[in-house]
Amino acid sequence: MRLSRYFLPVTKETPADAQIVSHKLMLRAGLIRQTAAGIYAWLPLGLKVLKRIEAIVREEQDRAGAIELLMPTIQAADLWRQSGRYDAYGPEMLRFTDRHEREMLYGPTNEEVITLLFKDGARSYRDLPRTLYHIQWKFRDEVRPRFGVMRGREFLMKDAYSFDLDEAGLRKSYEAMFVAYLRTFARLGLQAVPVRAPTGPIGGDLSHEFHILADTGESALFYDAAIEEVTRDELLTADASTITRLTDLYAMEEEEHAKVAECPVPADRLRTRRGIEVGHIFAFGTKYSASMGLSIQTREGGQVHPHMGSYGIGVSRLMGAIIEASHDENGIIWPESVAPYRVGLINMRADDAACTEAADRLYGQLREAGVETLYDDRDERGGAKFATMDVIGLPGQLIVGPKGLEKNVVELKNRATGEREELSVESALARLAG
RNA sequence: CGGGGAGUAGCGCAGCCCGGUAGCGCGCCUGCUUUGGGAGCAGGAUGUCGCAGGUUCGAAUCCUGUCUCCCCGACCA
Repeated sequence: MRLSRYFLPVTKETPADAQIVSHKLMLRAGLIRQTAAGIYAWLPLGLKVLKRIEAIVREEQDRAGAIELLMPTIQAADLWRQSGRYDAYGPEMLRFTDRHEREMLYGPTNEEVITLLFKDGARSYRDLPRTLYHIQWKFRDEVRPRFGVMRGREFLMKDAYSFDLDEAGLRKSYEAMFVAYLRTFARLGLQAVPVRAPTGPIGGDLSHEFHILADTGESALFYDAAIEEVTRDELLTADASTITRLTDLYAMEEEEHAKVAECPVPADRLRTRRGIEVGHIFAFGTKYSASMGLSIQTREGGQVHPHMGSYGIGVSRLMGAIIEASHDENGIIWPESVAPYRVGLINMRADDAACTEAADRLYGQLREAGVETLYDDRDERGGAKFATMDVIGLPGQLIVGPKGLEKNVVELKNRATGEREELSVESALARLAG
């Protein structure tokens, strides 16, 4: 993409409304714009990152055997009356009526809809176990939206729902999602801490939250330092034993920690940090299958209410969490897995015919090699271009200028480390394409 | 929902107390000079002062109402 033809409103100054670094940088880097309290438009560069995060979440869900579908954002109030949650949910649910005075709502979650769909589509024990998921916009009318996309009212969420014949099956489905979550966060370049959670309004008995460590997190965590020692490779190859190991390690939110009579972690190993909740999984049993009248015929000919679980990941919130975890004073530092472009190509002298010809040619070669490139072909000063590239945080910056061309080299800068090296065009291409 | 604050150019803000020609910085446009880390000079464009009503010869400024946004607390991916 040529920057001269893109839509990327990067700013030097920070809008006054933004408080935390990820919100400031998302605005400065031209990723999002606010349109109402807690509601954001995703600008082209931000949308690109959102889709890359979404893709990783999707790949890991698919890998775990979950099946993707798409449920609507608008739901009928009657459906929620069946589960008994219409009155229970409270003002966080956005309710309205259509032209026929039918009561509707903008879905804050999808247990009711998925249960109904499953009831319609599954009859026998042969149809189980199944885990279904979708990635869809949700609306929760938060009392106080804040921190940009971290606590928006409208947000993109992956929610999965598992259906099993019995408790033991549910445990297996829960574990499969647990593994998927560990892999997902590791691939996003994040260190996630699984925390045993109280179950809250969704109900049920077994539940874990996944928190990204960051000073601006909304939850205070207490946990065993050994959790931080689990390596990325271990997480990427996680299995049931990894889960056992992790969940045996102490980790609690402050509120729960305060209730613990005696902390099992020795003081020198107890860490306290703040965390951003990016995922939450629940095993809640037959709550919805019973209230919504979902039953399945068993092998023996009887009927059972499937044991269900639900599994959420805040996809849009993850973008904020990644930035909180990965930035410096100059801007965002995207992990390669979610960077909107692999490299920013800088033409140092757009007014210089030879330099522009060299940069244009390199841009064509990068595209041919399949390297996603944002090409700053504008006639601006070098400093402005570097500043733009730094704030938007592309992993690599490829610099083409008269100085290098004299020596027949281009310069490749690593955004994360700041290291710069001179390379021939061929080796730069090989490096980036590899 | 309780407590606090703010709406003036695209962004950041001053002006309001004490009514009288709407300003500054950044950004934007034009020209020239520049060009390896957010350039310099010269010129230029941009506002229903959140909205409605009132007071007044005259309202960004005073009064009333209203909408919106932000911050602090209780809730959540």
